[in-house]
Amino acid sequence: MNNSAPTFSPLYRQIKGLIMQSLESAEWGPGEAIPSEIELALRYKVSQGTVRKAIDELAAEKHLLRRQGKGTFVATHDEARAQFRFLRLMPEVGQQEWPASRLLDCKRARASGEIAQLLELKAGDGIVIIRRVLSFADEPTVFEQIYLPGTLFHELNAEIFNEYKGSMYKLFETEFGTRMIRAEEKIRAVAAGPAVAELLRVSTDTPLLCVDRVAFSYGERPVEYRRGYYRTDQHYYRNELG
Amino acid sequence: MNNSAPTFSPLYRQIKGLIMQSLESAEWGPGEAIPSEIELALRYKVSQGTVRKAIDELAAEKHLLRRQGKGTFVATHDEARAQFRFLRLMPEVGQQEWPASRLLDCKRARASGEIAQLLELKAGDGIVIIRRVLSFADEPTVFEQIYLPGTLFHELNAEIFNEYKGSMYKLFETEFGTRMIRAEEKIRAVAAGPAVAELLRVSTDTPLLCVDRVAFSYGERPVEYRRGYYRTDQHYYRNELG
DNA sequence: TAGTGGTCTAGACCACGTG
DNA sequence: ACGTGGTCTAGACCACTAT
Repeated sequence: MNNSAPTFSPLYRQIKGLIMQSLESAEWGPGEAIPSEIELALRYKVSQGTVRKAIDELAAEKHLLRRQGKGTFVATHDEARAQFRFLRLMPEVGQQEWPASRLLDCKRARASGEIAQLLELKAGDGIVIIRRVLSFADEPTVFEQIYLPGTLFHELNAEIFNEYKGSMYKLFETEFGTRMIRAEEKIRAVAAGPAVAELLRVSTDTPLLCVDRVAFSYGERPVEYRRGYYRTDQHYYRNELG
Repeated sequence: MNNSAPTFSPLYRQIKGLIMQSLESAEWGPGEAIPSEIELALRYKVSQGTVRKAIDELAAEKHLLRRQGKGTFVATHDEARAQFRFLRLMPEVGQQEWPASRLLDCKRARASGEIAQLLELKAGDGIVIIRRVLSFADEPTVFEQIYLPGTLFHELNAEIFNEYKGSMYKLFETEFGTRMIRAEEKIRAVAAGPAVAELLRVSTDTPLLCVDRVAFSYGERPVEYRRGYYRTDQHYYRNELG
């Protein structure tokens, strides 16, 4: 069953690829159960153990979620476990909580060279820019500027945004069919500057974290760039070095 | 083979625990090969598949390193892959490189309440404090203050430190029998202040990353606390959100 | 009771590294 | 040629969830 290609690809990886294809083509939607291991084994004409190993890897990569006795489900951005996967700010005291979001604006624009490169677009392509402030306990803590490819998010506007209950990535997944898989962040320390200082109610020379994020969907496609400024007087950015 | 405890523990996890014990007791030292899967299966009187699953998890947690055709080896801090596991500073331009370390001092002291709590010691217990500056291309970039429990690192001194070639965690692993498994970091933005500013050759109000790290050895024992100040004019802190 | 994922086994064979 | 880890299979049984 080796395809005799220059790089050997075991059977379970090929099965994994087939399942991934079904995920990308939304054959099973977020939150839905996929067929049982036995069904998949019959479909692909391999043993259950081979399907199992494929699913194991997909579950480890958080594409799927296994629940003993119930089935295997397509991962979602509204599971309790996924809630803080992309928000690493922790309060100095007390429990982690979800911030309140205040939308500043949501407008269409054209990609600059820099943005185009990050999102793998052409300079001048249509994009959507969102600006917002996140607050914890009425204290403005994060200012974010978010850049999205226009082709995917053309219909996004302030109303949709304000009416939606839940996290932004849940909105993207539910309403725009774009699921964020992973992200890379670059973190720097900067002085607030006048504009950000006013939004976060701090002095202009207050040190802030500047967090640049590129988020990727299926197939390593970059589908979001955002720059966030984080106050770290009452919070810190938590990280785990494995 | 179920121990009928309130929580069910599968056989392969028990085997995993036994292998972990052998790692902690240094039955096989860092870099050495552990017995083959077949040997371990005979020793523990289980099938090779069960040993395999135990080793799979230990390899995923980076305790072990599998090499097809050669064997399974105890992980080390001098593998190429481990080099930058605990150093997340990336240059804005060019390749990632290992910094030059300049030791400021290495002295014995007594733990304050705060340090004692972080290292799970009693206030007043003996500790070792290291202060150093890391430079990239002759540019001082990081100032670090490192706190270690005296019981483990009593013999550490400036000479050992200066003579040693290789990373600090490699030194700890090789000379002091303490292997760092994982770490938690808290990142904040702060102004440099006069002391740090002088060491890093920046102005006193320069925003810096302040990185607090607690590193853990086997059994979730905290064995290092360090506070680092990072310049981010030529570098950034990279992070991956999985 | 039935269906799902989870564990364990035994055996065959493949890919890789070293003699 | 041999020993290592890596893959694949088939079957039995266990644990969890729902009906």
